[in-house]
Amino acid sequence: MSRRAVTIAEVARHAGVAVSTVSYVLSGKRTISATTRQRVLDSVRVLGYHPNAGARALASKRANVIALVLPLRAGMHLPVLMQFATSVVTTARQYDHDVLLMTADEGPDGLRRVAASALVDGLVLMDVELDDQRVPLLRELAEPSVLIGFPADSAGLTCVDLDFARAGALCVDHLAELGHREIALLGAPAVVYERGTGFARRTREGFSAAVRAHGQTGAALPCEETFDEVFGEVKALFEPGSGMPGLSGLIVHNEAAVGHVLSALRVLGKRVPEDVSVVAICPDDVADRASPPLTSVLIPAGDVAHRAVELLMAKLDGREVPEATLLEPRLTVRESTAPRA
Amino acid sequence: MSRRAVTIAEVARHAGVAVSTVSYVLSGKRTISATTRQRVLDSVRVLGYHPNAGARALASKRANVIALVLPLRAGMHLPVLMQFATSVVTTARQYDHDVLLMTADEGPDGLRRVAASALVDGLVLMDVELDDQRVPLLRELAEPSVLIGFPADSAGLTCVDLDFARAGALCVDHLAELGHREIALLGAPAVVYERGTGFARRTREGFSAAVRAHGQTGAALPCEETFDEVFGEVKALFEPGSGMPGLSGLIVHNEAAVGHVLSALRVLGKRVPEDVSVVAICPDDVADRASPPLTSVLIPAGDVAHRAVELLMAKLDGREVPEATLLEPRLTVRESTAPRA
DNA sequence: CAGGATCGTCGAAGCGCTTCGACGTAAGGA
DNA sequence: TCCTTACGTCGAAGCGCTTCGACGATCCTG
Repeated sequence: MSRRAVTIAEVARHAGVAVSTVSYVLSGKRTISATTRQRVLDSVRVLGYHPNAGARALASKRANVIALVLPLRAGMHLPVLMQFATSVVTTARQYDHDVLLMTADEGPDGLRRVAASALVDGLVLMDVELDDQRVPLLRELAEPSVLIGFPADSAGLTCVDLDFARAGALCVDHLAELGHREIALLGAPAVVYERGTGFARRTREGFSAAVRAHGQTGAALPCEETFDEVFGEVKALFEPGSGMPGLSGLIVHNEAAVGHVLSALRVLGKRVPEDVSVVAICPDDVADRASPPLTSVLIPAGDVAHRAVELLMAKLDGREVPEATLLEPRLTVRESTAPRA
Repeated sequence: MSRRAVTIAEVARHAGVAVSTVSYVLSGKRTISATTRQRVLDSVRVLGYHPNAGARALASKRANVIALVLPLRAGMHLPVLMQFATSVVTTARQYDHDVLLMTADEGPDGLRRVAASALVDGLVLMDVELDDQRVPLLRELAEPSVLIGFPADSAGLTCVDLDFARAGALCVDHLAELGHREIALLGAPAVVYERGTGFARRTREGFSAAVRAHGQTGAALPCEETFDEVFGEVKALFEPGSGMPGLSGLIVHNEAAVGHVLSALRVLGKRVPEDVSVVAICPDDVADRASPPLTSVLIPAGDVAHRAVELLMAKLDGREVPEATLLEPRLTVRESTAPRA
């Protein structure tokens, strides 16, 4: 229970060298002869030495920890968040950093606290909103940060995200190639648009622009997440008088609703893809698990997270990084889309 | 950008007291006169002082950070994990601690690393498996830990979990009261049982025991997570010759499958709850969102996490804690269950 | 073969905080 | 009134590490 931790002094004594020599072996910041290095390394292993994180942070002014700030409200779907978080941790570990988990409900004060106390060297913030109150703080903070998503004014910040406008357009392009003339986008719940969440709007804009470019007819609608609401909405779309008598393509950008949409179509007797082609913007596993497996544009949570951490590490090293990074979406064709009958 | 951080020495100078006095004001470990205290507190506020975490950890031998270790494979469903993680963070903050996020893929070495380096004071591990390889390490670690879930041998450890056996039994009791005589449990995918994941097995055991106690007929089956597999399985259950000609109650302990099960029943023309009563073991939001809203036993991820952190804090304070904590499940009646026709 | 570079190592000075013992000073007991 | 006790505060000694400057020893270069 109470074994005292091994210190660098004990390693030095065991190896017959100075404390500073051990430090230099471990950090590689000065050249050390191969024989000495080996002796030190052996002592480290034999004694089971682990440098004390606090002492290291104090002396070096680097904690080797980054903060990951989760959104308070789940604008993004929970599983994506999770995938995101694990990817941040994994990537950070590759750079020999650990991850401190924070929730957004501590607000700006929480960020200031961890930054000012030197608990963390930098920050990754997820799911930033358009008029995020933490953004001004980030600008004045000494510690570098990377945002997932784009606030209204992203000048001077480093932001990463999937290119949702392209994602929306990609879906439209795919349906256009298959000959669909009237298509609809079922997006996030209405409240998400009202909140000004960037990704939802950008998808819709990409959708609208592409529809116009192809000369199609298109409607972009919010989409709630209970079966009954989804059913009602889908039913209305196909009703005569909906304004889209020839509707044959559906784009669903709402993970929680995608299952409900398929259920609704089944109940309405619409076959996928014979009667209606469906494209989803969602993680691959959701698309794979659906029936039929959905043609989809992947939300590459892992890649976004990976890139975000890489950018943060670059900033920590004092390197210059681009302000905006948009990840190219990729469309995977599965069994839910087909040429228009 | 490069404002140096305020140190305790500057606060002391500003307030006209010794460094140690500031420290005692902040920690409350010695009595300080009200006037001095106020003067120091004012200086702290004026200067915007935040104690350096590394220095504090080094001097006090307490990092005020706990580790949260996520499972590598998502045995538990992702949204629950997420809910869990946020609850751990929130609770830890109430005790003035932060949370270091780790994934299980670093394995035992990762735990040893953060513990030996004094990065964290204690550990919370999620989704522990029956023969978890990290368990022996935890026993010999100086740092206290709390596990979510039970390994095969939990002696000497502190474990918390929902009482899944009771949860399974509760579902059966409810169906029994409604007069259902033949019922089935659709559980986790087969691979989860093979892996020896505790919660899946314990639910099944609770189910079986209760079925026996009520003199019902019951079948416990694994359940995959794609629509087609679920559909096949549900269809088979209702087929003549399945051995359950009077099947009228279904218990679903699989968040990913619960939507598919309802879809399947719709397609098979089975009405819920008129023809079949369905009880789910899942978070409330999933049950609420289903159509019809599902009678369910809640997985109180937040409560479990909260309790886990409380136990860890108690151990950090040197208090004794019970080895096993089982949280009582709660069944909420919604619209998916009804008396047998 | 002398002079300057270069290499490998050491010693010591912090980093910012907590905590221990000590030292007045004011309050309580005899 | 004198001695004890408690209270409030201070100074200094670390905590374990990194990093700077220094110093022999070895290596070239002319």
